[in-house]
Amino acid sequence: MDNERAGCAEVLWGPRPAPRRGPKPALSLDQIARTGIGLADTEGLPAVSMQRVAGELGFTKMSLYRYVPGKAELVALMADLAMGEPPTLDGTWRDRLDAWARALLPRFVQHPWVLEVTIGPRVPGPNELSWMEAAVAALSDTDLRGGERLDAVVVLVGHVRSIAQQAAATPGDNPEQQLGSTLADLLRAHGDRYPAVTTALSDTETPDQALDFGLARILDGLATLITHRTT
Amino acid sequence: MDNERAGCAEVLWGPRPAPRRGPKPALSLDQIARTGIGLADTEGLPAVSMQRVAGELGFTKMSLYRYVPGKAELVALMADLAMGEPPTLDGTWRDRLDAWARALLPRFVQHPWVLEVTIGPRVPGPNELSWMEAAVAALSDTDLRGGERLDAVVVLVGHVRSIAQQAAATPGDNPEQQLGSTLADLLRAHGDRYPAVTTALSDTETPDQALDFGLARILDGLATLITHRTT
DNA sequence: TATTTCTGTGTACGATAGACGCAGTTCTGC
DNA sequence: GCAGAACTGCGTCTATCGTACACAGAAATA
Repeated sequence: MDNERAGCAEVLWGPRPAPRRGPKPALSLDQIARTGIGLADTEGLPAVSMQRVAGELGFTKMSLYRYVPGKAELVALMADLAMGEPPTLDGTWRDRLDAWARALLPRFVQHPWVLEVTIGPRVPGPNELSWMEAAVAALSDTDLRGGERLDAVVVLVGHVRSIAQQAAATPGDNPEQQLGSTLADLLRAHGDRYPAVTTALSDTETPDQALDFGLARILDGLATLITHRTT
Repeated sequence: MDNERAGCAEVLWGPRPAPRRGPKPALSLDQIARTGIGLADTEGLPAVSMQRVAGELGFTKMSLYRYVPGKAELVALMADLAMGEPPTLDGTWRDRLDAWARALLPRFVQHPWVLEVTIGPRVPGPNELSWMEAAVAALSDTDLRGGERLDAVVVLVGHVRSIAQQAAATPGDNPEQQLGSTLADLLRAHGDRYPAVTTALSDTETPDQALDFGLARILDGLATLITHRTT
């Protein structure tokens, strides 16, 4: 049942006592996870199989199970490692949250598979909690209640995820923007049913502009609440 | 390569010409997709296999391939069908977007697997586009540019998705709130590294409150832009 | 009635995650 | 120094997955 949760928690958080007897382990959790990250970055998440990861390292797949209880735990480890540590922030709460969101986006863009993996109930890893901590701490100076601070961070991360997702959908450097043309074809065929979307899509924007727009709106909304409460 | 995209587009949008000869089809796309939806709702997305879906209908798995080119297309069909049609909205742009977001949330909550499926580049279905259309149309009265309207909708849907995800993580009626206790255990053990999160988590909120908070902030932020621009 | 077309099905293949046991290696206690 | 314990990596096996392919039967057309 929740053995997976326990396994994730143990692999992500648990201290791994160095074994006293037996051969020295030829691999390490870090090494395995980074191999999986490289594989997922270059060839996509489906390419990450025990076979491929082990093969990339020059070992058999079963050897990986000496380090990781299962694939789910490996993926969780990969995701937390790929997120890295949050940057140090300073300035007003608004400056800090702005910088936080702008630092978070490239992580998701460079590792798009993290979006697919970090949905649904799961055990957060140390790095994921560090990102959360940094954002919540940015609101320490405000009069927001604890739950409100968490909610504010949820709004921010939701927006960053949306932008990262949309950035992954528009292949940018790919000259034959497939989805764009597919959507364009769709609207050309059924555009009469979606007039507002059709006209709105006429002026295109870059993902950067989309990030800026939502970020400014969210921070504006937070600002109105914060200033109205302190007065 | 993009055969999957073409297959998705055809299944989601294409007109299915009735066959002229041969036996009458015993199944229908709708029937198959609804069976998959029921399976995913009750037993989760991994339970949705060709075998299970076909078995649930009393047929063999290969018979499904007479209706659907592959599993990816079936899942895309399930997702669009599970979203349903958006409600009709009226009132100010703010009323409309508020109602829109509150109508969207239960769809994601009732079908949490839709969140997992609708990430990354994909072909939108008719219902998904209808939801988009309804939200963009709600901003028709404003002076926002087309791209800005789309960006605003992106922020909203991002927030709703976040809340739905967090609602799925807190099993509510499940008395032994697993993730809550797991996170609590984690913070009890490593709370010194995450002081802000620890204190913020002391007062708990319901997902409804979280939705309200973010929604109010986002709409406030939009309001400031809209009113400042019209003046 | 002969032919064409479409249906559902059976078989087969490759790839997946993982359980289990075994041989070899290294440290510990005597 | 040496027996045993502990640990590693590996080979084998199973169950399940998606799906390619060929085939028998049914229905509509010629």
